[in-house]
Amino acid sequence: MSVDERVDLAEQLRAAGYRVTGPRRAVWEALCVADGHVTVEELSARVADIGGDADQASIYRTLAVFEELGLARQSRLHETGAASWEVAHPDEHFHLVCASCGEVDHHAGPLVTRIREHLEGDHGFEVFDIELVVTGWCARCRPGGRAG
Amino acid sequence: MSVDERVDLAEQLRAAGYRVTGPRRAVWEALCVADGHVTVEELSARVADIGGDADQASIYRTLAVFEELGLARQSRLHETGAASWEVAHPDEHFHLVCASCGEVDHHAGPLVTRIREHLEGDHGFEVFDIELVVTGWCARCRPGGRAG
DNA sequence: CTAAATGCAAACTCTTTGCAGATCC
DNA sequence: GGATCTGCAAAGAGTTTGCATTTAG
Repeated sequence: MSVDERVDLAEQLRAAGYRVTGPRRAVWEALCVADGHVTVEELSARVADIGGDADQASIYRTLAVFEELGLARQSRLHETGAASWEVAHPDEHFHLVCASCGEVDHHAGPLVTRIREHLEGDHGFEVFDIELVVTGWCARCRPGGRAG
Repeated sequence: MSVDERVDLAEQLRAAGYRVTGPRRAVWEALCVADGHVTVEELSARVADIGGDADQASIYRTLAVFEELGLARQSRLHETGAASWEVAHPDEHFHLVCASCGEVDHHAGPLVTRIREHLEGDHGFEVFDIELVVTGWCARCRPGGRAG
Protein backbone atom coordinates (compact mmCIF):
# COMPACT_ATOMS: atom_id res chain seq x y z
CA MET A 1 0.00 0.00 0.00
CA SER A 2 2.59 2.52 1.00
CA VAL A 3 4.72 1.96 -2.11
CA ASP A 4 1.83 2.58 -4.48
CA GLU A 5 0.84 5.67 -2.62
CA ARG A 6 4.37 6.94 -2.49
CA VAL A 7 4.59 6.70 -6.24
CA ASP A 8 1.28 8.46 -6.54
CA LEU A 9 2.42 11.30 -4.37
CA ALA A 10 5.05 12.67 -6.74
CA GLU A 11 2.69 12.44 -9.68
CA GLN A 12 -0.17 14.04 -7.83
CA LEU A 13 1.98 16.86 -6.57
CA ARG A 14 3.47 17.60 -9.96
CA ALA A 15 0.11 17.35 -11.69
CA ALA A 16 -1.18 20.06 -9.41
CA GLY A 17 1.87 22.25 -9.86
CA TYR A 18 3.37 21.51 -6.46
CA ARG A 19 6.97 20.55 -5.93
CA VAL A 20 8.13 17.22 -4.64
CA THR A 21 10.16 17.88 -1.53
CA GLY A 22 11.74 15.95 1.30
CA PRO A 23 9.27 17.05 3.96
CA ARG A 24 6.31 16.21 1.74
CA ARG A 25 7.66 12.73 1.02
CA ALA A 26 8.42 12.18 4.68
CA VAL A 27 5.01 13.32 5.89
CA TRP A 28 3.31 11.16 3.31
CA GLU A 29 5.32 8.09 4.24
CA ALA A 30 4.68 8.66 7.94
CA LEU A 31 0.98 9.05 7.25
CA CYS A 32 0.87 5.87 5.17
CA VAL A 33 2.81 3.84 7.70
CA ALA A 34 0.55 5.07 10.51
CA ASP A 35 -2.29 2.68 11.11
CA GLY A 36 -5.32 4.90 11.25
CA HIS A 37 -5.48 8.38 12.66
CA VAL A 38 -2.61 10.50 13.80
CA THR A 39 -2.35 14.00 15.17
CA VAL A 40 0.19 16.44 13.83
CA GLU A 41 2.30 15.86 16.91
CA GLU A 42 2.29 12.10 16.39
CA LEU A 43 3.05 12.60 12.75
CA SER A 44 5.98 14.77 13.68
CA ALA A 45 7.40 12.00 15.86
CA ARG A 46 6.84 9.40 13.17
CA VAL A 47 8.60 11.51 10.58
CA ALA A 48 11.59 11.63 12.89
CA ASP A 49 11.36 7.87 13.48
CA ILE A 50 11.67 7.08 9.80
CA GLY A 51 14.66 9.38 9.51
CA GLY A 52 12.79 12.18 7.81
CA ASP A 53 12.83 15.82 8.62
CA ALA A 54 9.91 18.22 8.72
CA ASP A 55 9.12 21.14 10.90
CA GLN A 56 5.71 21.16 12.51
CA ALA A 57 4.70 24.25 10.53
CA SER A 58 5.64 22.43 7.34
CA ILE A 59 3.58 19.45 8.42
CA TYR A 60 0.54 21.67 8.76
CA ARG A 61 1.20 23.21 5.36
CA THR A 62 1.85 19.83 3.82
CA LEU A 63 -1.35 18.35 5.21
CA ALA A 64 -3.30 21.27 3.81
CA VAL A 65 -1.88 20.47 0.38
CA PHE A 66 -2.64 16.77 0.77
CA GLU A 67 -6.18 17.57 1.77
CA GLU A 68 -6.60 19.83 -1.23
CA LEU A 69 -5.40 17.02 -3.49
CA GLY A 70 -7.75 14.58 -1.84
CA LEU A 71 -4.88 12.47 -0.51
CA ALA A 72 -5.48 13.03 3.19
CA ARG A 73 -8.46 13.66 5.35
CA GLN A 74 -8.91 15.54 8.56
CA SER A 75 -11.28 14.50 11.32
CA ARG A 76 -12.18 15.93 14.65
CA LEU A 77 -12.43 12.76 16.66
CA HIS A 78 -11.65 14.28 20.00
CA GLU A 79 -14.12 16.70 21.52
CA THR A 80 -11.47 19.26 22.04
CA GLY A 81 -7.84 19.37 21.04
CA ALA A 82 -5.84 18.28 18.08
CA ALA A 83 -7.25 17.24 14.74
CA SER A 84 -6.72 13.70 13.48
CA TRP A 85 -5.40 12.89 10.03
CA GLU A 86 -5.52 9.82 7.88
CA VAL A 87 -4.88 8.77 4.31
CA ALA A 88 -8.05 9.44 2.32
CA HIS A 89 -9.70 6.17 1.36
CA PRO A 90 -11.90 5.96 -1.67
CA ASP A 91 -14.73 4.31 0.24
CA GLU A 92 -16.95 6.43 2.39
CA HIS A 93 -16.80 5.37 5.98
CA PHE A 94 -17.30 6.75 9.41
CA HIS A 95 -15.66 6.59 12.78
CA LEU A 96 -16.65 4.77 15.91
CA VAL A 97 -14.80 6.19 18.86
CA CYS A 98 -14.82 4.10 22.03
CA ALA A 99 -15.12 6.31 25.09
CA SER A 100 -13.49 3.60 27.20
CA CYS A 101 -10.49 2.25 25.33
CA GLY A 102 -10.15 5.13 22.91
CA GLU A 103 -10.01 2.87 19.89
CA VAL A 104 -11.18 4.40 16.64
CA ASP A 105 -12.88 1.91 14.39
CA HIS A 106 -13.44 2.54 10.70
CA HIS A 107 -16.90 1.52 9.81
CA ALA A 108 -17.36 1.09 6.10
CA GLY A 109 -20.79 0.44 4.75
CA PRO A 110 -23.64 1.79 2.71
CA LEU A 111 -24.81 4.22 5.39
CA VAL A 112 -22.78 7.22 4.40
CA THR A 113 -23.61 6.71 0.76
CA ARG A 114 -27.26 6.45 1.69
CA ILE A 115 -27.07 9.74 3.55
CA ARG A 116 -25.56 11.35 0.50
CA GLU A 117 -28.22 9.96 -1.81
CA HIS A 118 -30.97 10.99 0.55
CA LEU A 119 -29.79 14.58 0.70
CA GLU A 120 -28.99 14.98 -2.95
CA GLY A 121 -32.26 13.40 -4.02
CA ASP A 122 -34.82 14.85 -1.68
CA HIS A 123 -33.25 18.09 -0.64
CA GLY A 124 -31.19 19.38 -3.52
CA PHE A 125 -28.21 19.60 -1.21
CA GLU A 126 -24.95 18.97 -3.03
CA VAL A 127 -22.73 17.08 -0.64
CA PHE A 128 -19.01 17.79 -0.50
CA ASP A 129 -18.19 15.99 2.66
CA ILE A 130 -19.83 13.90 5.33
CA GLU A 131 -18.29 13.78 8.76
CA LEU A 132 -19.86 11.15 10.97
CA VAL A 133 -18.38 10.45 14.36
CA VAL A 134 -20.11 8.08 16.73
CA THR A 135 -19.02 7.99 20.35
CA GLY A 136 -19.89 5.15 22.72
CA TRP A 137 -18.69 1.84 24.04
CA CYS A 138 -17.30 -0.72 21.68
CA ALA A 139 -18.43 -4.34 22.00
CA ARG A 140 -15.44 -5.21 24.16
CA CYS A 141 -15.74 -2.33 26.62
CA ARG A 142 -19.51 -2.33 26.87
CA PRO A 143 -20.57 -3.49 30.33
CA GLY A 144 -22.48 -6.73 30.02
CA GLY A 145 -21.66 -6.80 26.34
CA ARG A 146 -19.98 -9.52 24.36
CA ALA A 147 -16.77 -9.42 26.33
CA GLY A 148 -13.68 -10.57 24.44
CA MET B 1 -40.22 27.69 24.55
CA SER B 2 -37.80 29.86 26.45
CA VAL B 3 -40.08 30.18 29.45
CA ASP B 4 -40.52 26.43 29.82
CA GLU B 5 -36.84 25.90 29.48
CA ARG B 6 -36.03 28.63 31.93
CA VAL B 7 -38.21 26.97 34.53
CA ASP B 8 -36.54 23.67 33.81
CA LEU B 9 -33.12 25.16 34.31
CA ALA B 10 -33.46 25.91 38.02
CA GLU B 11 -34.93 22.49 38.68
CA GLN B 12 -32.32 20.70 36.68
CA LEU B 13 -29.49 22.58 38.30
CA ARG B 14 -30.78 21.99 41.83
CA ALA B 15 -31.53 18.35 41.14
CA ALA B 16 -27.91 17.87 40.19
CA GLY B 17 -26.62 19.80 43.18
CA TYR B 18 -25.64 22.90 41.24
CA ARG B 19 -26.55 26.40 42.32
CA VAL B 20 -28.85 28.66 40.39
CA THR B 21 -26.89 31.78 39.61
CA GLY B 22 -27.23 34.90 37.54
CA PRO B 23 -24.65 33.95 34.93
CA ARG B 24 -26.22 30.52 34.50
CA ARG B 25 -29.68 31.97 33.99
CA ALA B 26 -28.33 34.56 31.60
CA VAL B 27 -26.39 32.04 29.52
CA TRP B 28 -29.40 29.76 29.36
CA GLU B 29 -31.71 32.53 28.28
CA ALA B 30 -29.26 33.72 25.65
CA LEU B 31 -28.89 30.17 24.37
CA CYS B 32 -32.66 29.67 24.22
CA VAL B 33 -33.27 32.98 22.47
CA ALA B 34 -30.56 32.22 19.93
CA ASP B 35 -31.97 30.60 16.84
CA GLY B 36 -29.69 27.69 16.24
CA HIS B 37 -26.00 27.56 16.88
CA VAL B 38 -23.89 30.12 18.62
CA THR B 39 -20.25 30.34 19.50
CA VAL B 40 -19.13 31.34 22.96
CA GLU B 41 -18.25 34.76 21.65
CA GLU B 42 -21.72 35.25 20.16
CA LEU B 43 -23.26 33.97 23.36
CA SER B 44 -21.23 36.47 25.31
CA ALA B 45 -22.61 39.31 23.18
CA ARG B 46 -26.17 38.00 23.50
CA VAL B 47 -25.87 37.78 27.26
CA ALA B 48 -24.89 41.43 27.30
CA ASP B 49 -27.76 42.27 24.92
CA ILE B 50 -30.36 40.86 27.26
CA GLY B 51 -28.86 42.77 30.15
CA GLY B 52 -27.20 39.79 31.74
CA ASP B 53 -23.68 39.51 32.97
CA ALA B 54 -21.30 36.63 32.53
CA ASP B 55 -17.61 36.47 32.02
CA GLN B 56 -16.40 34.41 29.11
CA ALA B 57 -14.70 31.97 31.45
CA SER B 58 -17.98 31.52 33.27
CA ILE B 59 -19.73 30.89 29.99
CA TYR B 60 -17.35 28.06 29.25
CA ARG B 61 -17.85 26.62 32.72
CA THR B 62 -21.60 27.06 32.46
CA LEU B 63 -21.80 25.35 29.10
CA ALA B 64 -19.84 22.42 30.48
CA VAL B 65 -22.45 22.08 33.22
CA PHE B 66 -25.31 22.37 30.73
CA GLU B 67 -23.73 19.73 28.56
CA GLU B 68 -23.30 17.42 31.52
CA LEU B 69 -26.98 17.88 32.36
CA GLY B 70 -27.95 17.20 28.78
CA LEU B 71 -29.36 20.69 28.35
CA ALA B 72 -26.92 21.91 25.73
CA ARG B 73 -24.97 20.34 22.97
CA GLN B 74 -21.66 21.19 21.40
CA SER B 75 -20.86 20.75 17.72
CA ARG B 76 -17.84 21.37 15.62
CA LEU B 77 -19.47 22.83 12.56
CA HIS B 78 -16.54 24.86 11.38
CA GLU B 79 -13.46 23.06 10.18
CA THR B 80 -11.30 25.07 12.46
CA GLY B 81 -12.09 27.59 15.14
CA ALA B 82 -14.76 27.99 17.72
CA ALA B 83 -17.20 25.34 18.80
CA SER B 84 -20.91 25.85 18.24
CA TRP B 85 -23.52 25.42 20.95
CA GLU B 86 -27.23 24.86 20.87
CA VAL B 87 -30.02 23.82 23.18
CA ALA B 88 -30.16 20.04 23.22
CA HIS B 89 -33.26 18.83 21.42
CA PRO B 90 -34.80 15.47 22.22
CA ASP B 91 -34.97 14.46 18.58
CA GLU B 92 -31.86 13.22 16.91
CA HIS B 93 -30.89 15.36 14.01
CA PHE B 94 -27.87 16.36 12.06
CA HIS B 95 -26.38 19.45 10.52
CA LEU B 96 -26.18 20.58 6.94
CA VAL B 97 -23.61 23.30 6.59
CA CYS B 98 -23.69 25.30 3.38
CA ALA B 99 -20.19 26.11 2.21
CA SER B 100 -21.50 29.10 0.28
CA CYS B 101 -23.95 30.99 2.48
CA GLY B 102 -22.84 29.47 5.77
CA GLU B 103 -26.36 28.55 6.78
CA VAL B 104 -26.66 25.63 9.15
CA ASP B 105 -29.77 23.59 8.57
CA HIS B 106 -31.12 21.15 11.12
CA HIS B 107 -32.11 18.01 9.39
CA ALA B 108 -34.36 15.84 11.50
CA GLY B 109 -35.26 12.42 10.28
CA PRO B 110 -34.91 8.71 10.82
CA LEU B 111 -31.35 8.57 9.57
CA VAL B 112 -29.57 9.16 12.82
CA THR B 113 -31.84 6.76 14.64
CA ARG B 114 -31.20 4.21 11.92
CA ILE B 115 -27.46 4.60 12.38
CA ARG B 116 -27.89 4.01 16.09
CA GLU B 117 -29.99 0.91 15.57
CA HIS B 118 -27.60 -0.46 13.01
CA LEU B 119 -24.62 -0.12 15.31
CA GLU B 120 -26.31 -1.35 18.45
CA GLY B 121 -27.89 -4.28 16.68
CA ASP B 122 -25.17 -5.60 14.42
CA HIS B 123 -22.06 -4.44 16.13
CA GLY B 124 -22.70 -4.38 19.86
CA PHE B 125 -21.59 -0.78 19.93
CA GLU B 126 -23.41 1.20 22.60
CA VAL B 127 -23.97 4.66 21.20
CA PHE B 128 -23.67 7.72 23.42
CA ASP B 129 -23.57 10.35 20.79
CA ILE B 130 -23.77 10.73 17.05
CA GLU B 131 -22.19 13.74 15.45
CA LEU B 132 -23.09 14.08 11.81
CA VAL B 133 -22.03 17.15 9.89
CA VAL B 134 -22.59 17.36 6.16
CA THR B 135 -20.86 20.10 4.22
CA GLY B 136 -21.90 21.16 0.73
CA TRP B 137 -24.12 23.53 -1.18
CA CYS B 138 -27.67 24.05 -0.11
CA ALA B 139 -30.44 24.03 -2.72
CA ARG B 140 -30.35 27.82 -3.02
CA CYS B 141 -26.60 28.17 -3.45
CA ARG B 142 -26.07 25.11 -5.63
CA PRO B 143 -25.10 26.22 -9.14
CA GLY B 144 -27.80 25.19 -11.54
CA GLY B 145 -29.90 24.04 -8.63
CA ARG B 146 -33.38 25.02 -7.70
CA ALA B 147 -32.66 28.69 -7.29
CA GLY B 148 -35.22 30.56 -5.64
C1' DC C 1 -21.55 30.65 57.66
C1' DT C 2 -19.55 27.63 54.19
C1' DA C 3 -19.01 25.51 49.94
C1' DA C 4 -19.61 26.71 45.36
C1' DA C 5 -19.40 30.02 41.62
C1' DT C 6 -17.58 34.18 39.58
C1' DG C 7 -14.35 37.55 37.43
C1' DC C 8 -10.03 38.59 36.08
C1' DA C 9 -5.80 37.62 34.10
C1' DA C 10 -2.45 34.54 32.95
C1' DA C 11 -1.34 30.14 31.01
C1' DC C 12 -2.04 26.60 27.71
C1' DT C 13 -2.82 24.06 23.31
C1' DC C 14 -3.30 23.90 18.63
C1' DT C 15 -2.67 26.25 14.42
C1' DT C 16 -1.25 29.98 11.31
C1' DT C 17 1.87 33.47 9.57
C1' DG C 18 6.10 36.53 8.32
C1' DC C 19 10.35 36.29 6.67
C1' DA C 20 15.17 35.11 5.52
C1' DG C 21 17.47 31.41 3.62
C1' DA C 22 17.38 26.89 1.23
C1' DT C 23 15.56 24.06 -2.54
C1' DC C 24 13.37 22.20 -6.56
C1' DC C 25 12.62 22.50 -11.56
C1' DG D 1 17.69 31.79 -11.94
C1' DG D 2 13.40 32.36 -10.03
C1' DA D 3 9.37 30.96 -7.86
C1' DT D 4 8.32 27.72 -4.35
C1' DC D 5 9.12 25.70 -0.02
C1' DT D 6 11.23 25.33 4.48
C1' DG D 7 12.54 26.26 9.32
C1' DC D 8 12.29 29.19 12.91
C1' DA D 9 10.05 32.01 15.97
C1' DA D 10 6.42 34.88 16.99
C1' DA D 11 1.60 35.77 16.74
C1' DG D 12 -3.21 34.28 16.90
C1' DA D 13 -7.48 31.96 18.23
C1' DG D 14 -10.01 29.32 21.37
C1' DT D 15 -10.19 27.36 25.78
C1' DT D 16 -8.75 26.29 30.52
C1' DT D 17 -7.00 27.31 35.08
C1' DG D 18 -5.46 29.67 39.61
C1' DC D 19 -6.85 32.50 42.95
C1' DA D 20 -9.00 36.19 45.59
C1' DT D 21 -13.65 37.76 46.05
C1' DT D 22 -18.51 37.25 45.85
C1' DT D 23 -22.73 34.76 46.40
C1' DA D 24 -26.35 31.04 46.94
C1' DG D 25 -28.37 28.05 50.12
